[in-house]
Amino acid sequence: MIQKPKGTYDLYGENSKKWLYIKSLIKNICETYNYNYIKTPTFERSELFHRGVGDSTDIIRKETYDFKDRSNRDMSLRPEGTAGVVRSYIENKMYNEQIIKQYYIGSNFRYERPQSGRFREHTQFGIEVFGSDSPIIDAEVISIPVLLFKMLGLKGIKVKINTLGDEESSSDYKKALIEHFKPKINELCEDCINRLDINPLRILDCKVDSGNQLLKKAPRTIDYLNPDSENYFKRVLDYLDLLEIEYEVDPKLVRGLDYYTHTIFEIQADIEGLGSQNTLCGGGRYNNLVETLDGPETPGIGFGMGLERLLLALDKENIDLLKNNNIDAFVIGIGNTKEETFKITNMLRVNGFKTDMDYFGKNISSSFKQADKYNSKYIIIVGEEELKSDKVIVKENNKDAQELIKIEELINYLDEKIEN
RNA sequence: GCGAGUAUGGUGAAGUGGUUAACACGGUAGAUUGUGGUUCUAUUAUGCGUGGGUUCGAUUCCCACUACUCGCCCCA
Repeated sequence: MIQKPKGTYDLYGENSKKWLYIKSLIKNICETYNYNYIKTPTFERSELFHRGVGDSTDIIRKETYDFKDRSNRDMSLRPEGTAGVVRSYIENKMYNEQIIKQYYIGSNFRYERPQSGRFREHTQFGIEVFGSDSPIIDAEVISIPVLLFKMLGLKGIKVKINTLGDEESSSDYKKALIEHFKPKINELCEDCINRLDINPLRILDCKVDSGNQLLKKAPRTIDYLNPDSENYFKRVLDYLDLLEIEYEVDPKLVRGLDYYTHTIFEIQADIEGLGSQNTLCGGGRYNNLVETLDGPETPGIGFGMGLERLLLALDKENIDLLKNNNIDAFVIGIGNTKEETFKITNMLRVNGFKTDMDYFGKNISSSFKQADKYNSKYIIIVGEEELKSDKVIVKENNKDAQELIKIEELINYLDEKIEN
């Protein structure tokens, strides 16, 4: 038997209903904020990710799915969403508009060992905004996942925020970090020793050394901000206050992708059972990325959110997304009425009623069971006797009373009933 | 890349070196050939991840492989 590839999953049954529900909620929220849907290819030239995401990141160094196509071009399945959207922004010259606000939902691929809340193919909902360096946009971008989690009823959500400042600030900060760590680098783990040269920021994120005094005494980003960067960060926080979004400034927060500048943030769910996979959403500002990928100087900001992880969190919290999971009508035929049953079912469907029918000619008892399973609001019985006068029996589920309704009046009848 | 654990029907699982592999859920049929969700009855794995070994005999013991799960690293 052929099995699915490691780290992938099949979406079906109840889970696919939850999935579609979340997707439609995301769509509605994004439309409310006036964001436009964008879809970019699932694979791109490998170079895009090397230059965009950064050669020093773990994602690029050891987690991409790389392959050569039949013309021997280097391709990669996308490991994250931002680089492709930026490429599209530049290639389609969207910079002719002053501001572009977009959202996407799509698969990302990373070659990792799977575990709870982590897959080799996972889906991210993300948004990217180009063209504005207003701190209002930072607050708006953060407010979107916060609203989504709130609408889903997710508790224990924590927004963590930090800033890297502009290029000057973060380069000053990196120097300070190297100076701080270099003399005693041997006290740290092997990974951190490597990180010192590749990306010293990531040492702060190390969990092996998190108890080490060297880390606790490490310089803090916010102490190395130049006045402009400091002022910018303050305004972002002010706007978050204005929207009454709770947050926690975490000077040690850093991210695994190289392109970030200024604001970076993570949203974590403090939920038992999520373990270290508790980051539901991460993002930040990337004011140099468009230029890095050969576009005009353009500020940008965005986030990515793992839908599998979100679903897992909702599951752990016992949040039921399927409250309205039912159909309007189930049609049961009795006797030799298969054609009429199918026809009436079709009539209901064409008129917008969620309808199903018994396809097997089972006995009535079984058909009623089936109707219950689908949680049908109404049961329609098509019997030979009633058909003689062009009528069917309509029964509200769970009630004994039933009515004889003319087939031509059936739609109006159900319309009125279901409206109420 | 490193570490630990698990592998028995559609699902959750119990179990044993030796003729019929518990139990529960789900499925199907019937009691009820025109009215249900309760109940009752029957039925539902020639099979215990794959390959090899030990043995008179292996689902059970041993080895390898594979898959899955959970940690670490990293990330969504």
